[in-house]
Amino acid sequence: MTQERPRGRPRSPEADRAILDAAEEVLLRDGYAGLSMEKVAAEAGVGKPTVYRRWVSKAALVGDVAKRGYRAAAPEVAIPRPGPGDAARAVAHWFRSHTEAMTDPRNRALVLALTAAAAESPQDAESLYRAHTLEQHRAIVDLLRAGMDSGEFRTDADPDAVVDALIGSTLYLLLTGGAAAAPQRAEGLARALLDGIRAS
Amino acid sequence: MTQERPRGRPRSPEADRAILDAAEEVLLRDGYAGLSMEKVAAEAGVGKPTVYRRWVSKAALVGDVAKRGYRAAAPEVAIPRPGPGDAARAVAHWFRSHTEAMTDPRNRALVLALTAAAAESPQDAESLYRAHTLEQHRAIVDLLRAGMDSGEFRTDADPDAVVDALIGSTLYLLLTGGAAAAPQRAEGLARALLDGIRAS
Amino acid sequence: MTQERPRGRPRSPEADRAILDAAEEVLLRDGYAGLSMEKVAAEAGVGKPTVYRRWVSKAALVGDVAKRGYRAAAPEVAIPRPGPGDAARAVAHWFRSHTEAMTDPRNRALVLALTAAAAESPQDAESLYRAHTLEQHRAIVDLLRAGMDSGEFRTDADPDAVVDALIGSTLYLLLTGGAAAAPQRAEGLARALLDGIRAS
Amino acid sequence: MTQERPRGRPRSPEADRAILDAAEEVLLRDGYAGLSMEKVAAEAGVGKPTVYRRWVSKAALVGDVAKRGYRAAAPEVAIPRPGPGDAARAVAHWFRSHTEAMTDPRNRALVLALTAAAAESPQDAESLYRAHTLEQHRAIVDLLRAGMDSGEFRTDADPDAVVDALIGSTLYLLLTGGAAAAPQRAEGLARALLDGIRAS
DNA sequence: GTTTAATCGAGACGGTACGTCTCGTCTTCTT
DNA sequence: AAGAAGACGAGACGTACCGTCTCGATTAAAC
Repeated sequence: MTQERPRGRPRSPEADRAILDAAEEVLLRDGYAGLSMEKVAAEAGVGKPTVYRRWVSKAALVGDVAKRGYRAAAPEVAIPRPGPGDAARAVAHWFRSHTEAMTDPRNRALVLALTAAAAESPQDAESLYRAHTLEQHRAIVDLLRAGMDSGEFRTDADPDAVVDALIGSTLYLLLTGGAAAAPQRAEGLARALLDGIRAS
Repeated sequence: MTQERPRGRPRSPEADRAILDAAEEVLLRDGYAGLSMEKVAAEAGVGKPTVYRRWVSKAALVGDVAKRGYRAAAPEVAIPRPGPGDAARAVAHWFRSHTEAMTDPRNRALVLALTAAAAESPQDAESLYRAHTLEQHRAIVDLLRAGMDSGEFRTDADPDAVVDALIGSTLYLLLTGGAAAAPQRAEGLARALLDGIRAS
Repeated sequence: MTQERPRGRPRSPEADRAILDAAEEVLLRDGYAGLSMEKVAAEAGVGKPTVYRRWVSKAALVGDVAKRGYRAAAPEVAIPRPGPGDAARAVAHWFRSHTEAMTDPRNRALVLALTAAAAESPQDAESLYRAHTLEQHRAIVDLLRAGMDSGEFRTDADPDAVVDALIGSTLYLLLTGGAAAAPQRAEGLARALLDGIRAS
Repeated sequence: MTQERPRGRPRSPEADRAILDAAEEVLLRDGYAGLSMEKVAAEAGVGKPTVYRRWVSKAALVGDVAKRGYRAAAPEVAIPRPGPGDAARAVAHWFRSHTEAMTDPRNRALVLALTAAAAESPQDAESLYRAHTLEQHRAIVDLLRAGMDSGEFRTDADPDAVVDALIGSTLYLLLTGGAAAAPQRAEGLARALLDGIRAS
C-alpha cells in the first residue's frame, strides 16, 4: 500500500481558503496585472512562503481561483446529459446558460485573468485553460455524438469543431469587450451551427 | 496656418524600427511575460526614455509588434471581396488560410502575446485586439451579407455571430495549445456553419 | 529539598553532542554569518525545536561551541599557579602558549564567531565573551598580585590593566587578520609589560 | 589619458548622506543585528537598489558609517606628531583621549558594529577594521620610533606590539562591557608599557 | 502493566529580510 | 528638442531563516 503518512505539521486548510479568497478579491479589484503574490499574501493575512508552498506561480494560483469561481457558478450551468429527445435543444440550452454565466462581470474577470495567465505562459495554457472547459467540452461532444447516432445530426460532422466554435466565440467576445452582444449572437450561432449539422 | 513645424532634433525612424525588431525578437524568444521595456531598449541599443517616448506601455508596444507581424503575413491571408459567385466558397477559403497563418509558430506567439496584453488590461482590449481582426471581421460580414442578398444564405442569419465563431474557435485552439488540430477542424466548422445558414 | 525530579522522556545527550558537533562544523566551514539554526539542526539530523529547547539563540549556541572548543585546547594552555619563583617567567610562558593556541585556525574561527556574537548583542557580551577568559584573567591577575606581594613587581601597578592588554592585543591581532605576527609581538609585549611593572 | 567621463545621471550625493545618516541612526537605535538594508533604505527615504548600488553589503555600509563617525570624533583624538620633547608623555596623552572617545556610548556602538561586521566576514576584517586604526597605529609607532632614536626608549622594543596592546586592550574592554573601567586602567597600562620600554 | 508526560523527527506557520529585477520618471551630457 | 546613458523611488520577485506551533511516535519514570 502506498499509505504515505504525512509527516510534520499538516497544512492549514484555512490558509488555503484565505489565500484563494484574497486572490479572488484582488483579481476582481485590480485585475490580473495588478495581482501580486505579495499583495495576496498580505490580504490573506499569511506569509509569502505559505502562498508559494501551495502555488508555485501566479498563473497556477489564478488558475485555481478561476476553477473555484467556475465551480461556484456551475449550478447555473447545468451540464446536459444525452437523453432520448432533442439533442439540438439541449445543446442550445446549455450554450445559452453558459454564455449568460460568462457575461456575469465576476466570471468575466476570472476568465480574463485565466486567459492572461495562459497567454503569458503558453506551456501552462493547456492545463490552465482547458481544464476548465474540458468537462463541458466532452459533455457537449457526447451530446452531439448521441444526436449523430440517433439520426438527428449528420454523421460526417466534426463535433469537436462545433464545440470549439461555441466556446471560442464566447471567449472571443469576452476578450474583445463585446460581452454585451453575446446573448443575442449566441442564439444565432447555435441555430446556424446546429442547423448546419442537422441531417437533411 | 497651423503649420506645426517641429522643433529640435527630429525622431529617428531607425530607432522606431530597431525597437519593434527588438521587441519582436524578445517576444518570440522569451514570451510576453519575459518581455520587459528594459530588455527591449537594451536589445535595440536605445535608451529607455526613447522607448517610452513612442509607446506608453508594454501593451501598446506589443500591440504594434503584433500588428506589424500580422501585416507581414497579410499577403497569405487575402481578404476576399464580394463577387458574383459562390460566397460560401470564398469564406471557406479565407478561413482556411487564416487558420493556417495562425498555426505558424511565429504568428501564434504574436497572437498569444496580444491576448496576454489584452487580458491584462481589459480597457485596452478593444483597441488592442479587435484592431487586428476588425478589418477582416467586416470583410467577411460583408461577404456573408452579399450572400444573403444574392439568395445564397438565409436572411435571418446573424453574420456577426458566424464570424465570431470562425475567429473565436481559432483563437481558442491557439490559446489552449490545440493549434495542431486547427486545420482539420476548420474544414468541418466552415462547412457546418455555412451549411447552417444556407438558404434551403 | 527541592529534589526537582524530572518527568517524561529525558533529553537525549546524543542530541546535545550532535548539535554542538554540527554547529562547530558549520562554523568552521561557513563562518558565523553562514551559520543558521536551521542548517545546524539539519546537519545534526535533529528537529529545530530540539535545538531551541537547549539554546535560546544562535549566540548562546555559538558561545557553548566556543567554550567546548577552548576547553579542548585547554591542555595546551596550562593555567599557571602562583609559585615561589619567577612570576614574570610564568606569565610570559602562559602568554606565549595562549597566543599560540589563538593562532590555530580552528581556535581563531571560534574566537571570531564568539566576537561576532558578542558584538551583535552587546547585552550578552559579558556572559559570552568574558566567561571564556575570566578564569585565565583571574589566574594571571593572582599571579601578578603574588609577584607584587613577593616584591617582584611594583605595588602600584594595575594587574587588571596588564591582563587586559595581554588578552586584548591578541584579540586585536586576530580580528584584524594579523594573527601571523602574533607570536613575535607577544614576546615583545610580554617583556615590555613585565619590565614596566618590575620593581626597580 | 584615462579621462573617463561619467555618462548618465550622476549619483545623488544627498542619497549618499541620507543613507549614511539613516544607517547610523538605526545602528545606534537597534544595534548591528537589528540593522537591515531594508530598514536603512526606508529610513533614508530611498529605494533598496540605491543602497546596494553604493554598498554591496551590510558590512561595507557599517564600515563607512563607523569611518565617518570616527572622523567626526577625530578632533578630540588629536594624532600626536613626533616632537623634540617627551614621547612617552605624548603617547600617554593620546591614549587617554582615545580611550575617552571610545567610552562615549555613540562611539562604543559604532566600534561594536564594526567589530561585528569584521568578525562576521573575516575576509573584510582587515580592510574594515584596520582602516580605522591604521593611521593612528602608524602615528604612534612613529612616535615610539622617534623616542627610540632620541634615546628615550630602548632600541630593542617592539613598537607595534606596544600599540597593539594599547588599542587592543581598549577594544577588549569595549567588547566585554567593561568600558566603565577603561579610563582608570588606561592610566596604569600606559605607565607600565612606557616604563617597560624606557631606556634605563 | 499501564498511564503520563516530556521528548523526538518533521515540517508548516506568520514573519522579516535578503539581493535582484523591472517599472516609469528624472537628470545629465551629447548631437 | 531628441538622443544614450543611467540613477532614481517604488515595489514585486522567489528564497532563506527566524522562532513558534502542531503533528504522530518514542521513551522512560511513576503509578
